[in-house]
Amino acid sequence: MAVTIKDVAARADVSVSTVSRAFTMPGLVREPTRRRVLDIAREMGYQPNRAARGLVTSKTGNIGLVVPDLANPFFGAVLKGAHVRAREADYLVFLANTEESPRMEEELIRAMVKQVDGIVLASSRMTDEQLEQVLSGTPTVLLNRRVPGVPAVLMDSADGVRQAVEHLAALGHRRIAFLGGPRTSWSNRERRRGLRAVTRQLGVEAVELGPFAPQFEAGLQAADLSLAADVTAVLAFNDLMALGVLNRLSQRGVAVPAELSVVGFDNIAMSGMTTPPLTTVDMPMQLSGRAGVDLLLELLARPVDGADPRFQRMLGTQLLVRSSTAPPRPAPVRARR
Amino acid sequence: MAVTIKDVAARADVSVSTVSRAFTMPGLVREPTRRRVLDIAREMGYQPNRAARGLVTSKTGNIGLVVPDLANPFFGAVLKGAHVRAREADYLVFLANTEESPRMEEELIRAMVKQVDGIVLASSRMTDEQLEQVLSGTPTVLLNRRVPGVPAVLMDSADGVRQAVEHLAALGHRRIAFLGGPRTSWSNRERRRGLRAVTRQLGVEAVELGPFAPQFEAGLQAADLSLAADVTAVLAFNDLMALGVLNRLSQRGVAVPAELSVVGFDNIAMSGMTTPPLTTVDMPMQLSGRAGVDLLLELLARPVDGADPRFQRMLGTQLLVRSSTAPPRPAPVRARR
DNA sequence: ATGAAAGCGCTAACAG
DNA sequence: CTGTTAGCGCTTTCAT
Repeated sequence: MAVTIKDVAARADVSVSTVSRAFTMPGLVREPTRRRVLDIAREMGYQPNRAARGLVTSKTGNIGLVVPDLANPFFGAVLKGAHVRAREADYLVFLANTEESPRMEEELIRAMVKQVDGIVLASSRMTDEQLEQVLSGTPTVLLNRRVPGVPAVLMDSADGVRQAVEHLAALGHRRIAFLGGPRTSWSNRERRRGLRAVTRQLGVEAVELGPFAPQFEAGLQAADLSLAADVTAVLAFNDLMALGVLNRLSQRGVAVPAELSVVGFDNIAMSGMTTPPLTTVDMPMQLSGRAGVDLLLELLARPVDGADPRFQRMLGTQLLVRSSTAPPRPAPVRARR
Repeated sequence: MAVTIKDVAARADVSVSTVSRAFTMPGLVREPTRRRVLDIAREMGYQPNRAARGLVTSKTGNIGLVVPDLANPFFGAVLKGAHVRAREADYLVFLANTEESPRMEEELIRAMVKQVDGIVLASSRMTDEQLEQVLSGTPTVLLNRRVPGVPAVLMDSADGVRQAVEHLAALGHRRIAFLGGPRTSWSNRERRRGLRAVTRQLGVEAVELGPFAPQFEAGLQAADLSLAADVTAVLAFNDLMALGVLNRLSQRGVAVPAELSVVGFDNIAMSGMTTPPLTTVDMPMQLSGRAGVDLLLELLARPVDGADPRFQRMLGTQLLVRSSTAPPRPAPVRARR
């Protein structure tokens, strides 16, 4: 048995309430008493039992983090950002991996809801209705998912697509393939929305392929489809797919970027980690995790008003140009002076 | 306030103990009563409060998972394996990211020790003494770290090195560079041990470079050192470094594997994800997470005997040969018939 | 400023 | 088989 508040009280010759107050309401305890209690507590290695405290305060000091797939480096980064922010506020975090399954998701949320003050839910696979039901009563922040009235942190995928397409158009590309991700993904819908807007505006032709699983293997398949589609550039749903495309193209002896330019999404394949380096839309993954927890903490502190627009945060994305993109062949010869 | 055991008891017109028993000791409740209670409980959406339960049973139903860096995909995989196993036993998991800092590590462990039944600690950066002190009294399983008397799941790095070197030797390589990882890393010590044994046995010459940070950037630097060291093959501490090496070599126009063969470690750069594909020692990361939790659960179930050799588990590793290795140039011309 | 007492939700003897 | 009681470690009235 560890050392309890009772032990400290006995040793300091005060009541348990005084010890409790010394920790949680220092103002209510006379200076010398407080010092003595705190000293003794430290000396004895006393750590308040948060579970017991939670029982009476109904604040656990924990938050829950739910992600679809821990093996995906994207979510590792999100977790990292979230955890750092949680620690800053002295929160501990519960982790839940749903294996992309809505049922798991629901089960896990139910299991941990009693032990957390709030939940950050990344890329949920549940329907809006399921979500609202499971989460009713628990402060929640959604990551990359928009549900009316639910606080969320979103990444501006549509703008990322705009940047990528503008880049390609500036290079002279006029026909671009888009390799779509899962149909249920909010991000994917956003990207397609952005794609349609920008291609219309720039007079560029977009060929929408897919949907594909957002994985390396799907990229292999998508590469062949892209070649057959007679485009000069490919914009993939994420880096994993883009890597697959690159791999398949090199297999088929197609030169990148001379014969086909490739753009990824999310910057998982960080600078230089691939050969050749991949032009990609950088998603602020770590930041999104941090922002999610940040928002949740605000929610926990203030009276909740889910409809308040301040509770919908949009994070910017940024195109990182590397050597996997270039003007299409034949290069547009444009005298410079 | 959520629905409590009291509410269920009232609604079912039984005492709270009966409700409690219906859940935890079904044998002690008469069949019809039990059914009625359970039905009503489900109907009311009752979920036992684990924290309250833990207060009296001193079993929380939670385990803690501590890793040095969530952004490293290696640990993502470990987490995944661990979480899956934990869920099978109906445990919830607390997550701690230590940012490679021993101080953080200690602080986090202290913070969550009261809310968990045991801890799985991956690649700890603490000293043996710190570890023993912080963890005394808490069932713990170490991952990739050996401390006398503490249960652990280890990966057979030494054997991985053996396989890699035998592979290279069979191809005809006689002088191989080893790019070392952090000096404090148990894995690194194991690899060097394996290296020395196998090179002596095979009459191969090993050039030990480093220590390096286990990152992509260090690989860039290590590539130059390797070229200067006049070796025909390089064995890197991990895939991240190996990727850096590949990148730098291509920058300097050195052909892989014709002029230099490269072998990674840990299979983070999964099949085909790099160009060219990387020969690597596959570490069972996901499995190690699962095995860690598995061992911990055993510890929680039985009387603890840390010295028992059954509580030290070694997982095998396996060399995956891909096109980044080949015979050194000039190729050993060996008439085949 | 401090102590005594009640109670958070639950389980575990102890009676019946 | 079921109900009553005590108490896990802590905070929070309510007194003093």
